Amino acid sequence: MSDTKGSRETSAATPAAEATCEDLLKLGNFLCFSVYSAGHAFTRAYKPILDKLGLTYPQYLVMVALWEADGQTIGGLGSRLGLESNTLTPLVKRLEAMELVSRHRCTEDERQVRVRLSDKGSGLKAMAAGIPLCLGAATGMTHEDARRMQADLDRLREALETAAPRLSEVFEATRAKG
Amino acid sequence: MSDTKGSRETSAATPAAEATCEDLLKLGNFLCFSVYSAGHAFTRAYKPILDKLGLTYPQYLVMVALWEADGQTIGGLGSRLGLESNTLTPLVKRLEAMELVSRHRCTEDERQVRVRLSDKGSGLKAMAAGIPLCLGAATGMTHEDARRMQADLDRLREALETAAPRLSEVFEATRAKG
DNA sequence: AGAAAATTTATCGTGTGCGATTTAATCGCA
DNA sequence: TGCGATTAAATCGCACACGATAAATTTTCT
Repeated sequence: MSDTKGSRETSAATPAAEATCEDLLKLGNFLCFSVYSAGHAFTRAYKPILDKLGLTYPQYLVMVALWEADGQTIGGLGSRLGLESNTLTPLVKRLEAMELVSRHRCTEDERQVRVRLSDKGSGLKAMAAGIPLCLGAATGMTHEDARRMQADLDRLREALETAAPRLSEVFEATRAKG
Repeated sequence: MSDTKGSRETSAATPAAEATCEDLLKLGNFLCFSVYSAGHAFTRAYKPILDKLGLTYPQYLVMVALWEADGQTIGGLGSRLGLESNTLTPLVKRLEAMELVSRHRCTEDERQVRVRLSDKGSGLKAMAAGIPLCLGAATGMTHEDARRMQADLDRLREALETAAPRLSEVFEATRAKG
């Protein structure tokens, strides 16, 4: 608010479309916050539907992964969902307590645990089949727009995962100059 | 993988661009999962940088909100960040324990608690100033693309928040038909 | 003025997420 | 063969996130 006129005076260095240094620390300009908030909005939108299946949102994602490919290991589910065993182990144990899945040590490699859908777990798929359409309608987006956003988000995730290991040094370098 | 040829046979009813019912329950087609994963990727990318400030990612967002407008109430921060007092109260108490903020009951309305930056908290802003540029570089996106994604995500969040209260009934209706 | 309703924050319990560590099994290599 | 390194789960502790609820204050209504 304070110096919007400044952008005119220094238009050669900072054209109108470019944010000032001050603007960069405004929450409204944070892409990460938009992702963060949209994620919460999804969780909240799913809640009333998933309550009817007795699932939390992460539990639902695990079930979707298993409906797509049954008998995955904890590690396999983890790499598919981007979660570690310290998150998945207790989550899957809760699914087991609900009798939706069973857990077995692999005979070939006893380090691994294979997660299998029970009849009850497989049966839940029919009830869940309508959820994507329901949520799709809720977003009010066309299928094409949704796909475009997905592609954008997946590219973003990929870029972040690639850059993450170096960010600590990049930040130090930025601080040294700034 | 099993029946990609099927889309040709039934092309009149389901053109190539439209997903089959089976495809709808594949994790790769879930916009919510792309948002969920991108959110985790941001948290992980921020981690090494925020460790140097001694902040978690949600704590950082609260600090950003306070740097933008100091002296907000718990409720004000909550509506800005989309969080409830049951999340913010302990989080802000941790910021207080780190001596980054102080908490005071409002004199005008003693129900409210105002959160003020300490000198240490205000000072941290200078160190945090380089983070957006650092993360911006990490995403590998142009400023325009980032803004477009932000607009898309904010529209999505808005649509989900609007639809959420009705989703339970919409789902029932969908199930009755499907 | 005074009781009922509404508002604001705080508290409690459950379920993620993840860093650090542990345990058990497998692999690699001398 | 055997022993150190690696890998897969599990465990533990801490910090969100949120539903349910409680406690204190203010507002509203009569």
